[in-house]
Amino acid sequence: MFHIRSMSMDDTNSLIEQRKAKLAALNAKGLNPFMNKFTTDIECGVARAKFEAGELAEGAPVALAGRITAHRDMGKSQFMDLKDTSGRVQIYAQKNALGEEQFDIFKHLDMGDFIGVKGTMFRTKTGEPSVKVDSFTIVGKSLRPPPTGWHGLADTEIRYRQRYLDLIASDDVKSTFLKRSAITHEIRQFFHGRGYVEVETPAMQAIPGGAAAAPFKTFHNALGCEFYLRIALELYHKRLLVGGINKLFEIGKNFRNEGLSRRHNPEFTMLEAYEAFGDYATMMETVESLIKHLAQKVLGTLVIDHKTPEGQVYKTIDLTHWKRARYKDLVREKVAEKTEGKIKDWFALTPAERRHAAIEDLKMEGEIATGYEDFEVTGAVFEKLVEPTLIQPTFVTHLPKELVPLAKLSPDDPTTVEVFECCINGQEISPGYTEQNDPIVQRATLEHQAGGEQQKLDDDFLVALEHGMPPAGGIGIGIDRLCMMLLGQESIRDVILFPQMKPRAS
RNA sequence: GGGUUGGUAGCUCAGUGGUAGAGCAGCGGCCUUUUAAGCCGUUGGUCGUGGGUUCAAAUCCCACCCAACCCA
Repeated sequence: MFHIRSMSMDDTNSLIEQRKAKLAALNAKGLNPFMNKFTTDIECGVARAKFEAGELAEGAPVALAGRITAHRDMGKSQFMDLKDTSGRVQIYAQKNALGEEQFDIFKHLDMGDFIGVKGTMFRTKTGEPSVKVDSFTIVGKSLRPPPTGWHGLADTEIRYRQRYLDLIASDDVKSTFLKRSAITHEIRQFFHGRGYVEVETPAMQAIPGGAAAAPFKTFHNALGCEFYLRIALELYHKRLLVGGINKLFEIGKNFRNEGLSRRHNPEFTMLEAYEAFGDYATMMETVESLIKHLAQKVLGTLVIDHKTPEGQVYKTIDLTHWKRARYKDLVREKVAEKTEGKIKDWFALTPAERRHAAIEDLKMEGEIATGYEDFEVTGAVFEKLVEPTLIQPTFVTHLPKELVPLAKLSPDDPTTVEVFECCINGQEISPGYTEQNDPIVQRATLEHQAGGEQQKLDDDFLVALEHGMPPAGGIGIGIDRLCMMLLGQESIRDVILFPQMKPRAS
């Protein structure tokens, strides 16, 4: 009944048609290989591990289900690998045990089919923990051939567009995403442990605030007005501080209308956390403790190796030591180094000299837009020359006040703000502030930033501040970049299940 | 936006103007403890898309689509 040879030439030309023919043959036998339910009592990988550990005895009955990922046909005995989230286990079927008809169906199962199996644990003579199949049911037939091969999928486009195939083909990829899930779980554990409340705030906002970035625009039909997808969580969190929720955090998507790159995805996951009566120093401690907690819980170590696919370590990040350095000192040092001592003190130059030096001496013509203000020129130097060198955890402090309109001035240097940028792996992982809670100062700063465009000013937020906001420390952590650092991935696309792609032309 | 590289069988890849290839997968056969099983036989192709050059194009030319990397 399963012989495909008798089919027409057209049909044999397609692996999909072959599988559909098998499906039809099963249907003709009155079998439906798409079940509503199959009750299991153990997972594949767990059954294997427990048998190895002696927690499941020889002959112990099991009911398990999974996807067929390998088939070794020995004639009257058949071996298959069955896989689920927990791992794989070998199953073994004999013609005598199953009977002619069932055995014939078993033998013609396809790679990728989901089956449910009832049987008993045993060890083959090569020592492999296995399940001897007493009975089986096809619970989800696969009509398309799965990707095969032992080095995972090579086609990056298919890997990202059809991530499920990537997950099937590569245990490493699956492991990366399971760890990402563990990371967000542990973030919640960490904050709950410190008495923080998890909140949810609007992703659709009339005025997208809290950061300087181009937003996505959308339209609400019933209200007849435009909304923007949020570019930050901040302004709603501060409203909650006003409302008396003193320790809060949110893990949510932000959307920024910018290009895609190894480090940028237009929608990305942000963690923001605020603690009333704390300041930026409080939050430095929080960031350091959080990231150490994550590394320890998820990776079991504070020393993280980044490896090539061949297993060669090319970068090691040591989370046991956290440096602190002032923004100006880092820039001054790096400029002196790059110009071989020609410019000893970047900040002794005039703004015009700095612009000139950035273009001529630091060869950053492309990065310095003509409209840049002085602090932006220095900012570009920091981003281009300093940030990529900060591989080991570093808190950069005393940022120029112009860079951060939502933070409070440093009492010891009023040209700077009480802000840190935590850089690891050559990227900014987390900024943290002593949050501005003076409504008069905040209104002035935001009005200046809005540049007279009243529609960009979130007056609701300023009214909230006027009701009184406790002093607070706040942080934001880009979860995607954090995952890149912790999981040793150099592309943001390898820590996002479905990275943004241009739609395929049909 | 610019540059580079790539897109050929289900998967991984060869193929630089002259009949479209290999390994694995698939299908058929043998084999009742295999594990990237083995052995024998065998099917399978809009060569990213659309134009052009040529007796002849996967290959040369032009445009476009998609992706990766680098730069902006």
